[in-house]
Amino acid sequence: MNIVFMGTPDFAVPSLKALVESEKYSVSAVYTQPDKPVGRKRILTPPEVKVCASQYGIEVHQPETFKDSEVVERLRSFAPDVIVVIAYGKLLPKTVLDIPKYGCINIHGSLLPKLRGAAPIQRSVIDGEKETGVTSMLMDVGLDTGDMLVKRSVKILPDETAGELFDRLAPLGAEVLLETLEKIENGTLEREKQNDSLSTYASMLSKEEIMIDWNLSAQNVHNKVRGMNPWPVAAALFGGKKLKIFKTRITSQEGSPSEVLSVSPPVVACGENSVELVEVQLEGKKRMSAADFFRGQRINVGDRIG
RNA sequence: CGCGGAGUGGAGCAGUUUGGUAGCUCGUCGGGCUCAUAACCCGAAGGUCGUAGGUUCAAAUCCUGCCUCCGCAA
Repeated sequence: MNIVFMGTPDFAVPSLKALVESEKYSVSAVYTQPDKPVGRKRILTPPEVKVCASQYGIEVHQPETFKDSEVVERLRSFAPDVIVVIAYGKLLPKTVLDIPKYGCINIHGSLLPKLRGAAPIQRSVIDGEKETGVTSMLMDVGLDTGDMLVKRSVKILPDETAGELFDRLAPLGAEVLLETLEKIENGTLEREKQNDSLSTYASMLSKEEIMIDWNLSAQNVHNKVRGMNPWPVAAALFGGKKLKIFKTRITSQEGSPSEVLSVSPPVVACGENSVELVEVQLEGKKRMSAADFFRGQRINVGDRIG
């Protein structure tokens, strides 16, 4: 089966590898986002998928848009049986969706129709979900609205970060992909329509929502910290500077929200219960254990964070 | 040349403005107290202050170059 692969970040890499290393499929081209300047020095950096594809010697294309007919014609020239799309980062127009014989298959990191959109994995953690998963679907012109094909669920652990969940879902995505393709070949694929009335939307995370509201319950604060790790990282204000909070633990002490209840271990009160700060980083400083941070900053019980 | 912060015993920091004895909270090691302890008391080890030059009687501190780490912005 002739496949064109579209994807961008590391979430898509296990799936690409699975396809390339399988005897049954040939990946004739990989589409990914253009290289982008990253970091303080604005170094032009290729997406993870490009790096992976290059290692396998697969042809890589990085079009800005599919509105250009030349781009579409080149894609058509690969004559794909199926286009596999995983965290590509662009919506595909109908002219593209219609190219492959079996359509475009998308692997999405949630149990659809819940959490459609850009950041399903992070949102599942932030929302405090106990369970999430991976769903494959036959793409249509909407945003993650296509018919569902194969679905696999996993439990979200109480202290798991979005990054850790990513690492578990990425390989699962590869499994779901292979199972979906196999069913296409066998003709045993079943399509299930999404119930739109049950759908929710997982909007992209932004740095504008990283500040912690200590009036929320400790559980909600903890969920936010987990869901925003490793990016963009939840934060609070300390001495006018931003204090990133990477890791917390829920504790049962009570107090006025944002008040420091204990220095060793470092505990901050929330609207309900409190959280122990485990790992933090102040602007311009290194990432360190919260205990070290409290020591160096001479923080005392009764002080306020954020 | 996008903006900014920081490099000081093992960890996190103060000291730099106004050059002149290496400081704080911990950790480590030894001893004590205790039924016991991450608690408490006593004592000790451990630092060429990122690096290379310069100014000076004297530099962690002032000046210059370089290296490294980090926040923002993209």
